[in-house]
Amino acid sequence: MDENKIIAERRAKLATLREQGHSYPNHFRRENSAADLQAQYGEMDKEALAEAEPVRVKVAGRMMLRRIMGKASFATLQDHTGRIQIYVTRDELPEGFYNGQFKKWDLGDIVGAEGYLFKTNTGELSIHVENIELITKSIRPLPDKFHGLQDQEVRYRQRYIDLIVNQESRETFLLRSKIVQHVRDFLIRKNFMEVETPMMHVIPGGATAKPFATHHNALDMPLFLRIAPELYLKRLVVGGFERVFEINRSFRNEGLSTRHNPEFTMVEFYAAYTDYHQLMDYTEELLKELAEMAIGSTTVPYQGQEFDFGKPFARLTMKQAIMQYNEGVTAEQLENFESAKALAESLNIKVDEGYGLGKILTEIFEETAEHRLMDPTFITEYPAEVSPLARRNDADPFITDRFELFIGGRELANGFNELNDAEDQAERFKAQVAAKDAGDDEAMHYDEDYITALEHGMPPTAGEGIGIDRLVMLFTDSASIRDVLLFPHMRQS
RNA sequence: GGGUCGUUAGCUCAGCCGGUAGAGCAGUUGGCUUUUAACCAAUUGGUCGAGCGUUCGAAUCGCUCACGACCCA
Repeated sequence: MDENKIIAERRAKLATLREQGHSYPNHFRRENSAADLQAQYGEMDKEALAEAEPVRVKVAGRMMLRRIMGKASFATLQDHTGRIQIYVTRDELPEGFYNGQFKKWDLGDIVGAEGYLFKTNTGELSIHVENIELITKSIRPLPDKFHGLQDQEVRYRQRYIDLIVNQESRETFLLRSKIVQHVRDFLIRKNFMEVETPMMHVIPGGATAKPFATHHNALDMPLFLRIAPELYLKRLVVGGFERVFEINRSFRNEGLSTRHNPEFTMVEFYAAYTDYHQLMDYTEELLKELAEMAIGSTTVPYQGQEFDFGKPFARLTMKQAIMQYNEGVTAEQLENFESAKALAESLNIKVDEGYGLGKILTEIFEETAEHRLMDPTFITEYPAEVSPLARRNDADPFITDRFELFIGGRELANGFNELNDAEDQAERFKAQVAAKDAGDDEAMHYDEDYITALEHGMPPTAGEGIGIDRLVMLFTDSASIRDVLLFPHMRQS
């Protein structure tokens, strides 16, 4: 990158500072944060503050604004909690410091200041500075102090600049942290135990998706970045950790979009001796808590729409949802292969060679109903054909005891009673391998060790995954997954 | 993968019926001891995303490419 004039000038200032002994010092210990001061003294009126015992404070932060008025100046410092204004006068600093040092500093420099609190004529809480020093010199200029940084590409690629100047961005990631924390607290409150399982798998499993491949040099073997933690978490249930969860990254080798990043965060949790109805109840409870925490309301605004989290979440079977959004379609039509196939084709859905009735129904659902499910809605009775890891329904083996949760037309969670019949699971893996051999590169591998684990006996278990990124998008009203990832994946520039 | 739009000073943006680039902020210099997007005056700063083409002449028109945004599959 070219050294432009602004950077050259700042480098020159830094060189002078070095000659004077500046060495990016680390001795300044702040004692107050901007937000604490605003909270504690922001409401006091000017006179009360002036008459009371002086409140001595010590703050540090990046200088974001400065207004020099001859022999006195105001500047705005920003720390990790917010902003506080400081008031600096020539005559209260050492001889020559105001003109020789302070006035030569730049916006973006990190400054430490000490003094006493007062309120300006316009009522802004400020620090009357008695000591001030430059802690860290910045040699690159900040974006426009008023407009901030608008360029999406730079916001993603140089997130640190975005975070310095765009408060909305800081708030999004602050809320993301709180959401993750709340999910973790919720599960711990429900007596789950947090675990970490491998991210590098010999056999990628637990989802139907293309994996990233890598290689272990010392062992000279291929490895795959995990596409889901599911099979390892269930091995833990076999091992006797009956309630476990993991919040971490999975990786899928697919295209990029406003809803997809190659690495994304899920929470997966598994509980023995429960079923998917219990998980739906947990999920509803958790999401209502999150709405209350994040929005402070049961009405969640998203991209100009509003989703109602206040009422009980709707629960529909997949067939009911199809009928609801396809006028005139009857239950009978959805019960046999030929009529379902005809319906799919009338909807311009491509029906591939290997599709069974279950896959066709799922395609019809995804094409016609999914994107219309605005308020939180659980869809149940997923066909076994599209649910290779889920337990079959006792009354109807065509379907599994499974649900997905949709909000704003998007899938947010997926849960089901786990298949703990090792022989059934082995058969389903074989079907997946057949599909893979037939050209479906997203189909699953046969995981022999997982079958062995199930053969030792896994108690009846229900498990669920919730997409954290999508959850954060929802509660921060973000249009793109990139807005909720600190460092989203970008093409090489 | 397809379509639409965008890429001009460090930042935010004009300029796009072709005639050799402008504003505000930031920077520099001067003024100003309660300002707050401080203000006033002066001033520096650009391979106009990259390449090729059309033209006497291209930021502007055409093509290709890169990157991004949005929509679609």
